[in-house]
Amino acid sequence: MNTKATRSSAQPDARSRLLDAAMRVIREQGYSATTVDDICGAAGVTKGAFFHHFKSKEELGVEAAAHFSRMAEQLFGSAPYHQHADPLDRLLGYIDFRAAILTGPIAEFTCLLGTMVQEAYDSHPAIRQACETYIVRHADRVAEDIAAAKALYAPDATWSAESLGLYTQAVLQGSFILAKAKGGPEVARDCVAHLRRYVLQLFNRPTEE
Amino acid sequence: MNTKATRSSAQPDARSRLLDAAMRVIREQGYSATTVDDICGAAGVTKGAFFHHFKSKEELGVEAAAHFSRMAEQLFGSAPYHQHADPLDRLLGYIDFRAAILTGPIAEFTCLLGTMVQEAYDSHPAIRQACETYIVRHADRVAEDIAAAKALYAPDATWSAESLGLYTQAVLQGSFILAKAKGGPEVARDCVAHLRRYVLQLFNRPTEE
DNA sequence: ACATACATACCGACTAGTTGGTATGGAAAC
DNA sequence: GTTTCCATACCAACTAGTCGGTATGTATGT
Repeated sequence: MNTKATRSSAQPDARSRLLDAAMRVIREQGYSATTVDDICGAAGVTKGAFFHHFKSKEELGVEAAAHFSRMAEQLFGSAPYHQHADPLDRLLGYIDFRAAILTGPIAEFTCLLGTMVQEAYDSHPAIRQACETYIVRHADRVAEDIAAAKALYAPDATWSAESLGLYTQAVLQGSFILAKAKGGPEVARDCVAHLRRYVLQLFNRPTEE
Repeated sequence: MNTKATRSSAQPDARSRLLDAAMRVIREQGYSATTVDDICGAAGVTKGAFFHHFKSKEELGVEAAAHFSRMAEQLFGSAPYHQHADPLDRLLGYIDFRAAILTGPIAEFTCLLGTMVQEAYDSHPAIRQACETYIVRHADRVAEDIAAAKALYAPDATWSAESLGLYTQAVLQGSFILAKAKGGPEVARDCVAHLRRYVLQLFNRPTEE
């Protein structure tokens, strides 16, 4: 539809433009409500290009999930909280980082995987599968620091690191839904603050400051 | 499409059949992916009946949110946990009840409001509004017990009852997403167990049993 | 007689996917 | 070194079917 600065200067190739556009548009509109033409329009390419790179809309959904996951891995992989020597500090740093990025338009901080799996879990098995893989992968990364912190500060606790890692993701996903319902990120920040307090309590660390 | 036991014996009127059907089908497929014909088929009525009762698909979405909310109010209003004299027992009873109903097909325990608002928050303001209203209403109901328990057991805590009420809903909504991603309710039950532990800690009650 | 509660038949707009083609570039043939 | 060949990347136009919504009818109760 809209061709923006078409082809002018050094744009990445159509495939990555389509994946970027899909990420943006699907987070705004949802998977089903997003048409292939919407994505093509946002990417500034034609439908022919779309079906040259993806054999179906569903395949694009799967690839967009992978694309989103790569983006997230870069974002969190290069975040400053990894520098902490103490694993509990890293975990708290992760949570604070998640809170800190809850700003701007809703579609820019919400999770493509949560958005897609909610709509597609029953009708598009391949998308459900991809979303599960990447959500669990991220939760497991968080769970590594949790496991190390647990060994140090709460070795006898009955909960597992894996389950707490998944819980952090549940809180975040739920926070996004409340933010969407309320039209802003404030409620999500409040929820992450509760999550932080829970983690502090689990590791027997008195509430700080 | 499919007319099942059409009109045969003492069925409720078309309007409630449509609302029931909408609730079921939208929770399975999402709002956008659900067509008016899908709902008519599931309700066993024709499109004429649909547009006799609802002026648009969006209006049906709004009414389905209200319908779901009424159903939930009845379910939780008649649940046994209200019998506890102690407000903290009522709160823990609510959480246990939420865990107990996490069984069977995913679409039967997930929340229509969370499902719809995720897709419609940006494109259908009326639906977003309705979902916000009913989610907040339910959270406020939970927050009543929280406020009473707080006055008794944690009067100086820095968190507000309202914010903890919303947090319970965030955890639930997030649990539903993880359940959808993993294809079963187990992970959601684990998340609710974390929520329960958090509440116990907030009210300085030693972990029971 | 009139309103309510449906049903049937249909329309225009849209949607995923297809078709047939062009532009470009690199490797191999001569 | 230039022509031939072929693959990749992309485009514009089209199709077959689907979608939300409408127009028009009829049966029933009051």
